[in-house]
Amino acid sequence: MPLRFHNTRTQKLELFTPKTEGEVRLYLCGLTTYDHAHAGHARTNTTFDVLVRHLRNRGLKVSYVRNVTDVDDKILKRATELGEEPLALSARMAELCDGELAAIGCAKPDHEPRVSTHIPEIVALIETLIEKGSAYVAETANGKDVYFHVRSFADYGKLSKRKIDDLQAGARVETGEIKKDPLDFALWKGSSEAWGWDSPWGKGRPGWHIECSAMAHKILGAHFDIHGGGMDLIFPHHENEIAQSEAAWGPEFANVWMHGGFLDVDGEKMSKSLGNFVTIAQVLDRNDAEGFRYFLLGAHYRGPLNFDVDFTRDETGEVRKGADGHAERTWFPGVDEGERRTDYLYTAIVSAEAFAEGASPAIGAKVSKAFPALAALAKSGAEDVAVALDDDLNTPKALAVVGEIAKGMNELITKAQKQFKKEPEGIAEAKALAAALSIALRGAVAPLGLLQASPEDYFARTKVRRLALRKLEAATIDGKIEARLAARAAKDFAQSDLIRDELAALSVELQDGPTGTTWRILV
RNA sequence: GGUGGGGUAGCCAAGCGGUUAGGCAUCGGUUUGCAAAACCGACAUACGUGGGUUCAAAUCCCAUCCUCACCUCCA
Repeated sequence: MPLRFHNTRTQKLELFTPKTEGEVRLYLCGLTTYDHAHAGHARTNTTFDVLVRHLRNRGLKVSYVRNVTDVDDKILKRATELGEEPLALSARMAELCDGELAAIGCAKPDHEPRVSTHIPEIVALIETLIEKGSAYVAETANGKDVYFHVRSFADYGKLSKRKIDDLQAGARVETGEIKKDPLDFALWKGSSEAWGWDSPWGKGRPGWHIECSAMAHKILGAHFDIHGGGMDLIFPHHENEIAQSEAAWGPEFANVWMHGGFLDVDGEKMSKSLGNFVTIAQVLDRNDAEGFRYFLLGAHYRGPLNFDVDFTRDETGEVRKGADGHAERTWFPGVDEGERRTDYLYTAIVSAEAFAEGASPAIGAKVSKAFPALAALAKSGAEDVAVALDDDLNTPKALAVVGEIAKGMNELITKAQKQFKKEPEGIAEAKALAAALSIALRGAVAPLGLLQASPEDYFARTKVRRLALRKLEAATIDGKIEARLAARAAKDFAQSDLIRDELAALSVELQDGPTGTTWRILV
């Protein structure tokens, strides 16, 4: 199955062919680090994390770059408010965000270049652009700025399908007349403030877009395979990157442009300016990281994904306000569902491995005849997921296959016992098939970055978190279970059921089995 | 005004010319002291609206409505 990806540039699904056979060079626009990473960042980064895992799974060598924009006016503003050195703040936040992305299973990129350590490369690129007549220096009250002259680049607008004249009509009126054209954007901003670097144009800071061109060029070369980011970066950020890079080194800067859709809250884009953002840390306070990831992969990366937020309410149904006067938003129904599905997958693995009793994976003749669909799944399950991902990262389809494998394992366990009641060989084959399905599931899930823990660790960590969320103690629950066991032994089922209902009201679910009673806390 | 995303059964969400992906919820069944988990079945011949092309359209074409976003910083 050939790899096909949607290219924003051509607005088409295209066969993907790396520039160098067997190797993929990928650049993802990372974060501007002045605050926690939010759930929208989580979505984009998870998308590209799956892309990288899948490409590697397909045997391709991937060079994955995700930059850190640690020089920016927003950083300066926040640092000033906090009374912190700007670079100290951005370094601190970069580390924090890195940890938050790692926590949701986004593997560390091969390179995480920072603007602050690439000023010479940026200055060199700006000098090249000035030499080529694509950029010009302008005097301002704060020193000298350098602007990219948009009209010098014939292809300007080729990514975002915008025409300079259309943009001009809607462009805001700039204060002062330092730019030749209202759409020209800053490559270098002269500054008399403390924060800045020396340059041929005096002290100042790089403008927004230029760092990505300079750093991508340094690490991946002038032309590479895939450039990604959120849809909101198409214009102006990526359009400007193309202009700078291709003006300096010629086309194509990146062969394929991939953009992820937004994470919405109540149908509106999650963004800092709307104040409707939820940080990754807030999600992880309530939900398991893999459940969150399952939720994020539940919709195709290019479409919108609604992140439902339920408010915490008091007895009268009023939304509870936190100390800061803002509504408490602590309940994420979509993520809860993702976590329940994650429970289901881990539970299926535990059941299958217990049933298999260490049998070597195999697909026997008897079991193939009795359960042809399951035998087929064991053979092709992992590849079915990979094929879904080949097709422009169809993660919902991939999750459907994953679910079918897990369901298949449960089906096998419930049906094989009956089917092979008097056939020990059949049972033995069923055990081997359960082992094979379990391996298929592991393989299927690998490129998605799910089920990365052992079931024991997963259930242990979710139990701890769910107990804390419900303000419950394991010992209290165990005590009630013992009381219930005593009641059951005495055949006092009314009392036994009373205790069970009491626990159920606390979201504690009991499971009576042949070896005793176990419990778990529901999401 | 320009550009782009989305409108699929109660809900979420794939599919994008021809055997109703998948999940959640709900309701029945198997199992159970009763439950839960798990499995089986029903819900489901659904695709914003109006036209058209085709043997055949959720899928293509035309028109139109709703919605979100970008055109200033945003993943």
